[in-house]
Amino acid sequence: MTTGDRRRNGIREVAATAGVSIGTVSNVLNHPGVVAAGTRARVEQVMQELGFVRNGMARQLREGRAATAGTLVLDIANPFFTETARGIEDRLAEAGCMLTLCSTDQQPDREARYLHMLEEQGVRGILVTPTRLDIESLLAMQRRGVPIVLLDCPSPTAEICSVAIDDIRGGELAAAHLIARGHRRVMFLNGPPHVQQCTARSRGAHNAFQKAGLDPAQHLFEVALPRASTDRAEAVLEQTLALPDQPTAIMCVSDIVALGVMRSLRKRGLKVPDDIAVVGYDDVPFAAELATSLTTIRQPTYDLGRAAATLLLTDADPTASDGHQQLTYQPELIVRESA
Amino acid sequence: MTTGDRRRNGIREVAATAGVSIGTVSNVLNHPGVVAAGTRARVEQVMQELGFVRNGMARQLREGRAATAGTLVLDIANPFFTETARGIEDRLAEAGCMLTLCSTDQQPDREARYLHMLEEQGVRGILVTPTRLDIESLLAMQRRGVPIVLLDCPSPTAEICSVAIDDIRGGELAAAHLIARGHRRVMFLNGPPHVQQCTARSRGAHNAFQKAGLDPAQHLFEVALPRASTDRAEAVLEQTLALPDQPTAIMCVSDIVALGVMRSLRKRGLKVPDDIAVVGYDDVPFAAELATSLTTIRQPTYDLGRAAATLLLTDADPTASDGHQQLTYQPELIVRESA
DNA sequence: ATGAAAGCGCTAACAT
DNA sequence: ATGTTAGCGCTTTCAT
Repeated sequence: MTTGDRRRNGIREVAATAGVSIGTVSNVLNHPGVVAAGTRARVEQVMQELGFVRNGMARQLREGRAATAGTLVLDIANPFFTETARGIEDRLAEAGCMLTLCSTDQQPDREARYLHMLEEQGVRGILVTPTRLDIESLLAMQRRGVPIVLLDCPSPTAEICSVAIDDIRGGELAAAHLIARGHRRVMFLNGPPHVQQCTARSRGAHNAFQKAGLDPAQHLFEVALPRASTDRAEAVLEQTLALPDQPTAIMCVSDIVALGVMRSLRKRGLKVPDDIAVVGYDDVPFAAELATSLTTIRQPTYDLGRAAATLLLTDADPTASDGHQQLTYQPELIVRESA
Repeated sequence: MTTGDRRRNGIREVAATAGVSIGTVSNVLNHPGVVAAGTRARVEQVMQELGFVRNGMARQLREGRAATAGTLVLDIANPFFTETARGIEDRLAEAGCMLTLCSTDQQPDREARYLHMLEEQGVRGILVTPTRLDIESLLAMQRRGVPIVLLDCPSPTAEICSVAIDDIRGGELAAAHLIARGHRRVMFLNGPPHVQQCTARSRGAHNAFQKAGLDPAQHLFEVALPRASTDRAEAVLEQTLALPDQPTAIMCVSDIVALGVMRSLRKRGLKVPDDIAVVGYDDVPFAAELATSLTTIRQPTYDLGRAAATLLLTDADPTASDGHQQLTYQPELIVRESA
């Protein structure tokens, strides 16, 4: 056995050793001002000696809520969520809370399971990027007293908070940049249309052409990848480039896709941006590091997380106003070499 | 007010509504076999109707430990830890536990603060990548009943578990590959020597030459970057390549560094791997996606996490043996185009 | 300024 | 098979 005695000492032991009542020990902990200086010193001394550590579970049981907030993301391993998580964590820390992080892997059953576990834990609230937006069960949880904030997902109802990034605007920024550079034949290598972000970005691209007085139908054509991966992008481009009427610029739904595009272009001996311009989306860490650095759309991921946590915290605060805010953040164009 | 009634209903309300005692309700929850089928059905029915959610805090208070494990990493936003965290999370989920994730940012005070908060929460255990290995306070925590597992860090004492990756072997693999390819003048672009991983990898590289019957002093020379970043690597290489006696291969302490190397080589018009071979370390996601895909050393990050969590769980299990295992994982050479 | 006592919601031992 | 009861460790009235 490595550990000596089984049970940790609590305020009871401290009280006994210091020769005071547990109430006084509790006061030293929570209302030090009310305790006589001498007594306080003695009690603190004993706490030291006994290696006293407050039992948070007991405390929170009484308090009615845990010092923890839950976050459900699609996958921790995705850089987008990782930065966001960091923002959440930092904001929570300021409120003395910690972050319980859960990956749903887009599986509704995993999502439901985690949601339930978190509710049982009495978390301060839950930040969730929903897999398939089951707003009813989220609403039910919220009514049971668990504040909910939708993460990277605009809320479909005024009753639930949300933070999101304006994907329409992101698509517009990317397209507008290309238009400004004189491109009149742009290909948008998009992801599957059932993903909300993809359709929004496409809409944005259309808007950009319209605002420039150009007919999208003439100048913009879209190819939807079944899955937004490097390999798929490379393969699809292989075929597309064999056709006549090549685009002068390619707009990609993600940097990962842009990577496949750049590879494919290089194979064909086409130079970026001289022969074909490329714009990515996400500004992942390696975007700036590629042989030809990538022009792309940056999303305020860290701030998204901070804002979400702030919303959660105020929502969880009974003294605060009860409006359910819905925040939208703006993406930003990062111009580098590729376009 | 959005939420209707303040207090969630607990087993008391369920018992009253179902016309049974709270003991029976508890039995339905924890020992369903012992309850008469009819009663059980009725109770479950009532739970449904009342939207009963077990109070985990109360349960765990009684049980003595939370359904959560803590993990302290240097930075969630680092892909290495992100993958590891995923492994931890998945393993914990199998045991019905959740993961509280904390970034220390290498700051000892943040580390200490989180450690303390986690202990208060009564977590099942803590996985920690220490900032400056304060083994004493970790040991003290463990003696107080909180299982500790060192993450990506070999344990200096037999009393504490650890999981780590063999960096000596990693360095050896990289160097041996270059040697096998005929390289006899290898440059090792390393990180700062005060980082344990860097010195270990350097040692490994030396070993490789010795095993090949070659004198490291003759064939291997090392340049230490003050910080292992792309820009630094690029700058340093700029100077180094101006000197005579250029290496035929460059071994890098990380893929990030390798990126800077590749960039610099491209600027000078040198072809990889024909003019100079390059080996990275880490196998970050973009390694395979570069213009010239990167030969590198892969680390079993996900498995590292799983193993660490398993160690924690068995360590936390009072019925298990009390040996403190120290696991070392093996890195793997991934051969691609760059070498 | 300090002490005594109630109870947060649950589980498990014991009684029926 | 079901009910009763004693805590888990803490905070907080309410007395003193």
